[in-house]
Amino acid sequence: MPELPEVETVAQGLRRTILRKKLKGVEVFLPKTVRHGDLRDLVGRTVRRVDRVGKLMLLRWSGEMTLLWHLKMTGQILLARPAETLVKHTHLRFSFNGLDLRFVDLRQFGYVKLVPTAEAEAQAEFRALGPDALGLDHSEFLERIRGRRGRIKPLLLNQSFIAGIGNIYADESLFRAGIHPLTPASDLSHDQRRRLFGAINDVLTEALSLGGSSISRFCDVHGKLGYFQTRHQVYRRHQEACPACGSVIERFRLGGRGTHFCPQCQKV
DNA sequence: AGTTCCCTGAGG
DNA sequence: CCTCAGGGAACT
Repeated sequence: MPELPEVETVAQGLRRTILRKKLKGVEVFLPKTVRHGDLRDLVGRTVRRVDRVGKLMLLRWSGEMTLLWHLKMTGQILLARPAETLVKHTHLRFSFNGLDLRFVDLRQFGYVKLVPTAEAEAQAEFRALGPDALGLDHSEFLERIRGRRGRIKPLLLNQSFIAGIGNIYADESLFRAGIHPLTPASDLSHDQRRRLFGAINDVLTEALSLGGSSISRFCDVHGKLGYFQTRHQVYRRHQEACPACGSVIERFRLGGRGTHFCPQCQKV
């Protein structure tokens, strides 16, 4: 978290507000947040485009510079009036005319990298990404899952398989598809693969339309909360009744992640 | 394939 | 005090 719908929500907010604006100044309060490049090189440039691949955001600046931006767990990109006091955990401040863009990240896992646009796709975090989960082609999904040996949930979380799915949407998609998280990918029937593809698409699309899931303080660039957490059917609903069959939702750890499922609706 | 690490705050 | 939250890299 933020996962694909949340990052896209932020990207949409940025597209509506900072395109064509010229950067007047930058302040770095937590230097380790800048993993590569010198943000002062951006002063005087304008934001030309905001792209997103998986959970990675890309700000394209004039002069062919790209800012790779990963929010990781608790990163927030917030617009603010310049006079507003800096909230705790503000690590970066981009100053535009009459408008600030601020990076706030409680756990300090998020980061930016500034590189020439020509080198952006050669960066490790970009190279390691599979096709974006939103708008993924059905035949490409089937092709990519063919021959995979591991269990299905860790595979969904693997960004080089498909980019953008995190813990919430993995659990929600598997529930909707009626698939147990431990099922070996190679054991999935054709029908299960088809249902899983549909479930991923539906979950991500619905989540995006509701502004994402506001878990761990996620909000858009205006500080507005998303609503999809109210639609979660299994994620963090362990010991509650399954919305489909009434069984008790269970939770266990898988690959270090909390994993939620209905033992009745999702059999191995 | 599983574990550790980064990091802070919430909750017990 | 302790455990837990988890994206993703690094490690075993």
